[in-house]
Amino acid sequence: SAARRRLAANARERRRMQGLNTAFDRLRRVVPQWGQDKKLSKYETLQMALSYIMALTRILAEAERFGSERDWSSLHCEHFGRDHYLAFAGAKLQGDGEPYGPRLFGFQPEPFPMAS
DNA sequence: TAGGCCATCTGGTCCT
DNA sequence: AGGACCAGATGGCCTA
Repeated sequence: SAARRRLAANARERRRMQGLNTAFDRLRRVVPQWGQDKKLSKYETLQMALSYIMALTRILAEAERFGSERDWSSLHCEHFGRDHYLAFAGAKLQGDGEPYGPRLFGFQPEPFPMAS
């Protein structure tokens, strides 16, 4: 019947969205979360993934420029220091033993326009 | 209580 | 035809 097909379609859609959400969870686990007590929203997860990828891409580009260099830590200290990157808007800057913190992979919730 | 985030239902569109 | 994908509507839950 029609009602039966509707229910089946609802169940498929539910499963589809659940698959999407497990994908979001897997993404949350590999995206930086420093100083975030609660889990990132879907939108925040995507934005953080974007800035994370950008930052890593940037690091790769730097590494390529210094391709023949041997001492990685000197590169790290020289070029990825805290003040070379945008300040992290919302995060509390606790404990500063962390060289790669929010300042490096900063996601800024505000400046991104939702629509264009 | 308003706003943010979310899950679900639903009908439309496109693909197989 | 039937499934996948999508966006709009709706209601629940939580927090400032």
